[in-house]
Amino acid sequence: MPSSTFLPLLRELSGTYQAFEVYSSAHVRTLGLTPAQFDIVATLGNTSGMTTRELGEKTLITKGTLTGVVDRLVDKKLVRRVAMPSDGRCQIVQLTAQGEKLFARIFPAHLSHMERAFAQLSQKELNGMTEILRRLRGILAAAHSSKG
Amino acid sequence: MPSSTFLPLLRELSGTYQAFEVYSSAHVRTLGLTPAQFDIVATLGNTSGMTTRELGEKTLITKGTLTGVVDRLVDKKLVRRVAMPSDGRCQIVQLTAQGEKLFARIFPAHLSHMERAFAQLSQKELNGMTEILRRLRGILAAAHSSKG
DNA sequence: TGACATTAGTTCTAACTAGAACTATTATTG
DNA sequence: CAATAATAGTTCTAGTTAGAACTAATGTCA
Repeated sequence: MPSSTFLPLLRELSGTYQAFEVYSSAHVRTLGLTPAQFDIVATLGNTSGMTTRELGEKTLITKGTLTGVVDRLVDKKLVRRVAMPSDGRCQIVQLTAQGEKLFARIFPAHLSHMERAFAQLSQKELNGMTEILRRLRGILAAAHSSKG
Repeated sequence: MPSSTFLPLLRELSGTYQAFEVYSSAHVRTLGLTPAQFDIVATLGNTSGMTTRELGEKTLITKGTLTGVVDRLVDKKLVRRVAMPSDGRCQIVQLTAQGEKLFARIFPAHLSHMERAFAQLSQKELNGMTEILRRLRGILAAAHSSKG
């Protein structure tokens, strides 16, 4: 018999993430972007741009996916790719003026949308939850890198 | 200025779920199924089947997606659709004999793979984490249904 | 019973997704 | 310096994803 029952934890993790996605992405779509596109714009906001690799690390989007998402943002003229002189393999992705304008408009709006959900939680509670998740994440990442 | 900073919590929630997905799905793929397909097989295991609607509720897969996932499992002869006499709209999805055999083989294997990650956590800790997530989930679900 | 609403599932579309194979460039090292 | 390895991105493929529009069947209610 199992020494522990972790299935409820996994179910709850999936369910919680799903609830976040549903709440967040429904709003993001009303702003005219897909969740992945919003993620990119939000990550590039208030920066001078970053490589595709960095962008992938921050947004947790894998590079194969990222090419397509950035392509669509380029089509929308929200983002631009700039070659890096010092390293011919890299490209800097950065917001265009239009992208910055969009960021300035929708990022605060989305933040305040999300904030409504957390109104009832104190900063202390938020910090506690964050710590718990960080620990769980560490456990899963360690298990993966140890080649389970 | 914001009354609370919940962004780290959301980042950690995404990161933790992502770490779970990476660890879990890498193993699931070695068993010959996609994560979504495994989810369906695992949910149907040890049951006499259920409607597509129930299956969607349990796996958190929306109905439009579910049609395709079940289609592929039918192609693989792991699952079967049975009409429901009492309600012409419903269909029961259930494992075939081959599906049950697969379930019996891979479900315990995946469970033990996942268990490795949680070896260092006591049941009490697992329960605590589960409770935190349940609370967070409730908050997000409430925010969504109150039409944020 | 007939109009209307609800529900279960499918279909369609646009997009995301991971992973693997590939190209081009840079780093390493014998 | 040349062979080799590593890295950044793209491309390709099969699959998942949500949402909206659709069909068919059931429920509701006047």
